[in-house]
This record gives sequence, C-alpha cells and structure tokens, in this order.
Amino acid sequence: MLSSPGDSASMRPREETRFEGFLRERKLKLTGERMSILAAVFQRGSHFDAEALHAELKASGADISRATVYRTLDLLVQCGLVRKHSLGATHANYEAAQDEHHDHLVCIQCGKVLEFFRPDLEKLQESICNEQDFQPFHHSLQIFGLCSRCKGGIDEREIRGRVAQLHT
Amino acid sequence: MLSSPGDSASMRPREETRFEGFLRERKLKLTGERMSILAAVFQRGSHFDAEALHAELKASGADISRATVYRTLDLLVQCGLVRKHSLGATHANYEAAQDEHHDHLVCIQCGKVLEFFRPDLEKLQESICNEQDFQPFHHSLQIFGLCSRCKGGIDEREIRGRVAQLHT
DNA sequence: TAGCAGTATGAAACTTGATTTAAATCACTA
DNA sequence: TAGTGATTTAAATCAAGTTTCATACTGCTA
Repeated sequence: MLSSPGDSASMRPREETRFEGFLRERKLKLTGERMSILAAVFQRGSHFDAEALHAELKASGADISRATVYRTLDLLVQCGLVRKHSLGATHANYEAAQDEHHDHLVCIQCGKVLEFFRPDLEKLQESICNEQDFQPFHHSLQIFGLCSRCKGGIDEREIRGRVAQLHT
Repeated sequence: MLSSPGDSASMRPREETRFEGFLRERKLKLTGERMSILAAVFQRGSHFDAEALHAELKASGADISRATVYRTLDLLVQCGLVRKHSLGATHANYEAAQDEHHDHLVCIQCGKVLEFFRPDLEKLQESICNEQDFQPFHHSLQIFGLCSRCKGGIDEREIRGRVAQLHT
C-alpha cells in the first residue's frame, strides 16, 4: 500500500491532528495517555478488543489503566477515528477507521475478519428505509461462515449450532 | 392474524412437538421448566431479553431459576425455535422464530424494532461470498436510525454519537 | 512562570449479563 | 419401580465494562 503524504516522518499523522481538534473543540485535555492509546490503535489497525489493547499497552511499558483505555476508546469512537463492532461476540471489537465504511465477513472457525464494500448495499438500505419511513444513520451487515482456508471437512451441524449462539 | 390449523385448542402447538423431537433426538429430558419457558417465549413473540423473560416467568408464578432460563434459551436457539440477535445492545435479544429469516431496523430513540425481508439481499450475500471464496451460514443486517414517529426535531449530532457507541 | 480551576487518571469497588458449581431432584429406561 | 444419568437450584464465579473518589495533571491567566 502506498503511504499518503501525511504519513511522512516529518509530519504528524493526520489522526493525531484530528483527535487534537476534537478534544480542543470540546474543551477536553490532550494527555499523554490519550495520545499513546491513539498511537497504539493506529499501529495495530486490524480488529481488536479493549482488553487486548490494554494488555498490549502494558506490555510495551505504558502504564495506563483499564478505565482510561475504555474511556479513551469511547472518545475515539465519538470522534469517528475508531469504529466499534460486535462481529458476533459478546464484547466490543474495535478498528481504526482508516478507510471508508465497510461491512464484514467473519470466519467462525479461525476468527478471520474480511472486509467488503458494496455500493448496491447502500442503495438497498435506502430502498428499505423508504418503504418503512425510517431515517437511517448507520447499518451493519455481518456474514458468518467459513473462509477459504477453513471450509471443507468441517461438521456443518456443529457449525450451525455455533452460528446460532452468536450475538448477531 | 389468522390462526394456523395447529393452534386449535385440541392440538399441541407445533413448537412443542418440534422441541420434544429435538430433545428426544439428543436424549435430553422433557421437563416442566423447559416447557414453561417455551410457552412463555411463544406467548411473548416479539423481541425480549433473558432477564425480562425470567422476571415474567417469576411474576406469573413459575419458579424457574435464571440459570435454567439461560440454558433453555440456548437449547431453543440450537433447535431453531428461537433466534438470538444483538440489535446494537451489549446483551442478547431473543425472538420466537415464528416466520422466516428477516433482518431488522432499530429505532435508537424509542427502541422499536421493525422487520424486513428482501430477496435481493440474499442474492447480494451470495455474490459477496463468491467474490471472497467464503461459505456463508448466516447473515445479519441491522439498520439503526429513527422510526417514523421519532424522526424530526432531534439533534442529529447526539444521535450520531449514540449510534457510534452501539455494538453493531 | 506561578497559581488556579477544572479535567483526567488510577485503583478498587461495583454492575450487569451470563456461566459454573455442587448437592438435591427428577425423567426416562429396563 | 428402581437405578442412573440428566436437570434444577442457589450461590459463587466470571468477564466486560463503568463508577467512585482521592490525587495528579493540563491549559489557562495574570
């Protein structure tokens, strides 16, 4: 992947600038903890949960409490820099909002998460909401199944049972 | 709504017969608790959570423990008689599987849940999964926004903040 | 650049949804 | 209808997330 202009070593990552703007706008404070968490989230990129992020921060020497991790993730979600998903789990999954909105395919065997974007889905949403006189703000389409590496040789009955128990 | 043939007073509801078959097949036992829970679920019909169901059972005199409610809901989900959703919440929502698969519109102001089914969505899922070499078992599309009664006169910024914090 | 007001943090307690335990009870088979 | 294994219950436990409150710090302002 090509790096965008804002990524060069001499410039601040654009997510920092954006988060700072967000904090200033709401008269919130720019603290070391908040910036460390933001950096960790964007270094990771892919899907993660709050506890794993906290463990990772701790392992890397940053002494930041669980409460602050949760509080800061909330702020980042408010700010639009981080997205919160369920992906079938009982706990929240997060991802850095580096690109545009997309939906997810979740492999229930290995946990892999694939992303996709389909403009026709956005059209479909519009049409459904028109029919029902509903004003949409957000949608989430999750498809649960087996990825290319996991499909084959797996007891379908067992898979169906597991899928039924997901929070979907 | 017309009542189906199986609903007449002299016949057992078809969900009872089905649950009994499921239990027998797996050499599980048909207990009074399980049957009470099944009946309560199908009397209710609409979306509910485990704690509310437990409270309702208790209120109606049935002395069934929380653990049994949770365990039986799991069985009913396995059996396909009950569906489990998240609907943006951190806890599970259930519904009696009286009709075919459908997806949901969730009003984030009043909590109302509308259902819809679109064959073109099923087609779309097929096409996405073909592209990604993914074997789908289940999908869930949730649209979050404001229903006809709630839209208008609401601060969009506040709504966006609330939506971002959902487990979607 | 010191002081201040108010926000942020951390540790620990708490909450909520859900699961597990152990002992008593019950459903089914023979 | 006795035996055995599944089921139930209350209570303990667990996991994710939130709240509390005393202390520390940020961002002004003078």
